[in-house]
Amino acid sequence: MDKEQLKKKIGQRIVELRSQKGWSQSDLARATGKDRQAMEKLENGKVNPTLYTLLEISKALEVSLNQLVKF
Amino acid sequence: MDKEQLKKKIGQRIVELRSQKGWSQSDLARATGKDRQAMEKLENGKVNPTLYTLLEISKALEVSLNQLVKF
DNA sequence: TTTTAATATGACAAAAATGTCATCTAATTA
DNA sequence: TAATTAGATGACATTTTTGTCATATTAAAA
Repeated sequence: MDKEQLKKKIGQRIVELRSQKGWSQSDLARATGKDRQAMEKLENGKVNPTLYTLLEISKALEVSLNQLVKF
Repeated sequence: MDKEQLKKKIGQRIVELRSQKGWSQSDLARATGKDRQAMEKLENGKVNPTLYTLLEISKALEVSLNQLVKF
């Protein structure tokens, strides 16, 4: 798996978990203390997130870190 | 868990998995195509690695990504 | 003791993430 | 229709990671 594929994968996973909660990008942004655009970049595979960003997202989505990267 | 704690945790986890294989930092560096100093920074919690860096490390250590962040 | 291997540290440039702007489209709702 | 909500995009400054130097410390081996 190359970097671009990985970025897409984690983005899709975040969309999947957010959608399961019935949340909008704004809802997730609020829950993480970040802004909508930051969420959009993550979800659309525009960035290669750091571990800490992933931890923050996992907390907001109420899943464990290793569940978030389970793909 | 704050960012500093997380950096320490992932570093300890990498040391743990590398040690289980009986590898030196140089061995891991070679397996990842990076250099010794980069491994040292990771292991000693000096950096907040990106997801792609974690994937490369997990490959070198022959564990899955979600096993690497299982802590 | 001397040499070598392993680990650690500080400095640096280049690349990339983060966070925040404005703005745009599309879909939904009043 | 008009207003609102959701999502997407490009630009930008700031911060940080990444990758690579040189070098220092410690431990092990010859």
